[in-house]
Amino acid sequence: MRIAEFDREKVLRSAMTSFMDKGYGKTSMQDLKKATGLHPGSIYCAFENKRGLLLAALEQYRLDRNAEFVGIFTGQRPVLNELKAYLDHIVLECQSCDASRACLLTKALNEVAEQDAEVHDIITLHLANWQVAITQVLQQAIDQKEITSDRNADLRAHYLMMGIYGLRTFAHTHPEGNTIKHLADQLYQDVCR
Amino acid sequence: MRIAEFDREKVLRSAMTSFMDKGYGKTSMQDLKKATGLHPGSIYCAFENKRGLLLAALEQYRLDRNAEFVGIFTGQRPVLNELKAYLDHIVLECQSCDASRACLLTKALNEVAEQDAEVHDIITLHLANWQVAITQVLQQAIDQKEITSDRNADLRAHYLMMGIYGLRTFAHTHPEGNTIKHLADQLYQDVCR
DNA sequence: TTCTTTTTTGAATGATCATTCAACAACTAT
DNA sequence: ATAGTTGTTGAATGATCATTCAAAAAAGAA
Repeated sequence: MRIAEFDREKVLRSAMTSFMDKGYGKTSMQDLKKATGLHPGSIYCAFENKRGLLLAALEQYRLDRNAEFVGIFTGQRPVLNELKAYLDHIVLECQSCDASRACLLTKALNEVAEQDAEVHDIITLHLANWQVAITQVLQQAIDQKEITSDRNADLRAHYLMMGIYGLRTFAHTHPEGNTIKHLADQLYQDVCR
Repeated sequence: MRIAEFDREKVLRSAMTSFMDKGYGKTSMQDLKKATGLHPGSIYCAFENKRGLLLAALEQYRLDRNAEFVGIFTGQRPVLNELKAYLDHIVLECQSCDASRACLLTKALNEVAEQDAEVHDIITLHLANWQVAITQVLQQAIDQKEITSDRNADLRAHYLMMGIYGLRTFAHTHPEGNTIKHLADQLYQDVCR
């Protein structure tokens, strides 16, 4: 027996940012070697494939996003306040200098999911789980009478997700100013109306 | 002298769909040969590069989209009716079997614009022109009192574009049912509110 | 027709890439 | 301590890719 020397999470986060920066296809094994510090053979030993590394990175991304989510929706404040904070957080992310590396899921969904059914299913599942979580948040807001029940939580959740997707794409071409912030505020109002 | 034999528009539209199906990076010259019927040498003679072919395809895409736009916004109906028809058209596009090939601009924006400043500028310019056109449409609606003036045309246009971007991404994971249609209707209401 | 110019053809080129592999090193268990 | 197992190393491999090029073909000009 022998224990692997590298820090799995660090390696996966390095791979994540590489994939987000250059895209999966244009990230070469040499790039990954530089980014992760792992030699090609080690990568193949640990993850079987470049594709295997992508799958592992996607899983790590999911874990990180989940942690972020539960870190914001703690239930210690009115749900709508938390939702607002969540959107503000996304706005900051969009406005950061590396807005392009916004979301590994949508990036991979655009680039590789169409050629790779398994990747497509994995990403779709992640996004579906995200949707369930957001729906629960909105249902909570309805239950606590923070918003009306004349539009159900599912519809609102769909709309919110659509808006967030759109915000990210919009940020690609409008990194400057506070347009993104305005749009997010408007989106918040329309979701909670 | 000698005239080129191929139909430029047909070639560019073939290249367009190839790029949209597989992405720019994964579309090989062999794929392009199959799709366009042009031998590698001819492509290099006519477009200098694979990249040159992409630039030409982007320009053709712009022309086609412009034609589509003026075909819908004819000014012969109330502006809002035309806007509704425009959104319905986008919904159909999202729901078509090849939803993945929704928009060459956003696809290229995700894949190549970050590595290629010129491509980024071209796409940003196209999208900015689209935004101007949509703003004019909404300003017209305001002028004709079809919608109120308490939110200006720019804000509404930004919001509409964000929504359309989001719809397209959303369609990647929810091709089934009429969720897209519902979202588009809601978006229409929120833009025109 | 003949010359000139431009396109077309398709094989050749050189670079890049993911992947493999055999030698080596480190750790566990006995 | 030694055997057995597994991670590490980095060069080698073979495939794929964009690009080039020289020869052939086509079309207009003279």
